[in-house]
Amino acid sequence: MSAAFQAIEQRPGYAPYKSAAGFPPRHADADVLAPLHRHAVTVTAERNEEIFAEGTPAKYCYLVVSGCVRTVKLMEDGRRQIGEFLLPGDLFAWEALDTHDFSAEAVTRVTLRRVPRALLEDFADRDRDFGRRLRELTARQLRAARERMMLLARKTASEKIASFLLEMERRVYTDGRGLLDLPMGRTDVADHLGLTIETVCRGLTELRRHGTIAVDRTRIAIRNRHALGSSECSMVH
Amino acid sequence: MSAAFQAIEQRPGYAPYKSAAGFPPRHADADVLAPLHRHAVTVTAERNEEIFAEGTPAKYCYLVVSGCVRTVKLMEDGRRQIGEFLLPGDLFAWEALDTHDFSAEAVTRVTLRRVPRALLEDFADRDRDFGRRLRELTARQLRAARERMMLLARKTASEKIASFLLEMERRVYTDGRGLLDLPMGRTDVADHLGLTIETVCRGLTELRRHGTIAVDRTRIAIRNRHALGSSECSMVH
DNA sequence: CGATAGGTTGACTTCAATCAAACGACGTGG
DNA sequence: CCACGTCGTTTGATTGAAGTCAACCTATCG
Repeated sequence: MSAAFQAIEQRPGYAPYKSAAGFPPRHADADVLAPLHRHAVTVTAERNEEIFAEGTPAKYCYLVVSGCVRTVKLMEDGRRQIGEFLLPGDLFAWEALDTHDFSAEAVTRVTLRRVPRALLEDFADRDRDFGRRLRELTARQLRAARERMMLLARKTASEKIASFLLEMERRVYTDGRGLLDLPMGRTDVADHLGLTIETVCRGLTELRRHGTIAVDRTRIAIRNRHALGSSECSMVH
Repeated sequence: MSAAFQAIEQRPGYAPYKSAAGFPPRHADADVLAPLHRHAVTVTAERNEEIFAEGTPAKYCYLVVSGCVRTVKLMEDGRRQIGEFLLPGDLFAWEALDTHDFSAEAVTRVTLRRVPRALLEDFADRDRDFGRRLRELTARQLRAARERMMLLARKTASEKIASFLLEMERRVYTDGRGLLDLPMGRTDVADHLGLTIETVCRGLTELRRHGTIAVDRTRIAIRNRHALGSSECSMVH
């Protein structure tokens, strides 16, 4: 089974969770921050290190340069919800309220560009084009949030997993032929999809048995995109 | 049981789902639109009438004047998800993308103020203060969306219902003493919380048996706010 | 090596969904 | 004014999908 994956690391372009072209990453969100680059500071965080905590004053916002970040909300009894995974090119924590309503943690070792939020506000005030891009970014975030609500509220475990794999295939750097390397562990996936780790495992196993995907630890090969996608898409145009 | 509710309609200030002071409603979102009032057109929709459909071009955005609106997303097999309920003072469909990613329907007969979205964009470009308020509105929307994801993914049926009642008590016009009149039916509540109608009923019944609330069709009296709120709040400050 | 952390599988339980029936409020027409 | 049908809600019986508990497996690393 793992034969399919053996060659991955040797390929010329292979650089997991890293921007193909170094910095800045070529991605939608990245250019939003472009005018602010001179004021950005590069920071790093180790695997599982907290970047900021829920409820603390929101001084900065961040652009992911390399690695993967998770946004986390907790309930007092320990129930955990991962709002989203942030990948190279993604901007986060730029929302204009005083405190963070979630914490951010490094899934892998990450490099970030950090910008004071106040500066973002200033730019949005002054630069018409910047403000417009920021609003568009917002709109996409809201749209994604609504899509996720549908997923969390109405999709079955298998459908959630299928949707997740397709999303990751779209967002993670891949060879373009359905071979992807997940930066996060099963527990994180579970907490992102509103499932338990066991259910995620079983879901992956079932997809593997049906020949829809191949699994080797963090690496997933999508064999039958149609089977994954059939439970996808909530639009009725 | 319904003795507690009998007097409601006779009270001087009672006007369900209507702004207390007529138009414009006094509410956070309302003043965002204030500069646009002269360009707004008043429109109405009957109970269950569609205001706009998912996937159609997004020409206008709306401010609720009276009544209640639901935002709906559908899957091909009929699974339904209500994103949010919009009440007097709430602004919706203002996101800056070309098509609607959800449909909007009147829960009750509604009155709306309709504004061309392009105008909103123009204003945001020109008026610094307006842009800022728009961004703040965004931030609150995103925050609410994240809170809802936690609810959908991690709360039990009873907790979902409790959270919902508290949210509605906060948002719907009430006498301030825990007496509220829900504009939407049980089916809508279920589709908002990712449950079935039966589970919503059972949840309400259980809360009633525990003396936490009193129920009479659409009217709910909150008897023990602490019992409702104990499963509330996801923050660990 | 042995220890550890993360992942997988199995047995069993539980919470919410499903299927089914009855109830109550409301509006219409006899 | 009352019988009747409809719609929304409530309750009960049963099923089923995902959670829980527990054991085992497999990399990785000191």
